[in-house]
Amino acid sequence: MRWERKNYLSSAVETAYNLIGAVLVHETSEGIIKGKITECEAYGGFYQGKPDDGAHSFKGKTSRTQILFEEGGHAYIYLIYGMYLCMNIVCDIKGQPGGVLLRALEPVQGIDVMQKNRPKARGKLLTCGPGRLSMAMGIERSMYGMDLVSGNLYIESGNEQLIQVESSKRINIEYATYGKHFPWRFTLKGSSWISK
DNA sequence: TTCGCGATCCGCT
DNA sequence: GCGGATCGCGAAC
Repeated sequence: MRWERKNYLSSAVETAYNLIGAVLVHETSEGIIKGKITECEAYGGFYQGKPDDGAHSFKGKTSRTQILFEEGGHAYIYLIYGMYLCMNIVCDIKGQPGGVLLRALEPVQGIDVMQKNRPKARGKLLTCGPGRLSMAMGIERSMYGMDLVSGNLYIESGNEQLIQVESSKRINIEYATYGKHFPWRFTLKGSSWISK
């Protein structure tokens, strides 16, 4: 079942939790690529009264982050370290910025296409890590703002009911005074398809 | 207009 | 384990 708009309108934390075990789908000209989400991180909002100063939306709306302030169910894609793309799911209602960074996937379908997108990568290195999964899934900068409810990139339900989710601190946000302590990284218990 | 740096990855040691 | 690659964003000049 493909996710509808209402599935994306919860808070970033709730949506991130729900995304574990769900499947990211990209229908490309090379074929359909699917990966089960095994690791992601929530950004935006508050935790125990402290604002998330690790979120791109923290300093307000800018040309890059404007999509985070729109209704949930869009793609927030940005360039990191000058050469890699990070794929995020925009969530929450309009005016309430929230995003979920996808950090790792377990390949489900179209592994040959993923392999073609990442010729030198084997095993976990194919899809574990935000930059790696973006490359494997064929994510491009031009897909910024794409509507996941109607486009060829979307989320579909997996076996979320049968799994257990674990939480931990987010990766590489040491600069965030409050945010570095938030337990907003979610992982699929027992999975080996994790970036670290 | 300039400048510092990032929600990273990869190859070499 | 470490450092280089590489460039758009956003704040400051």
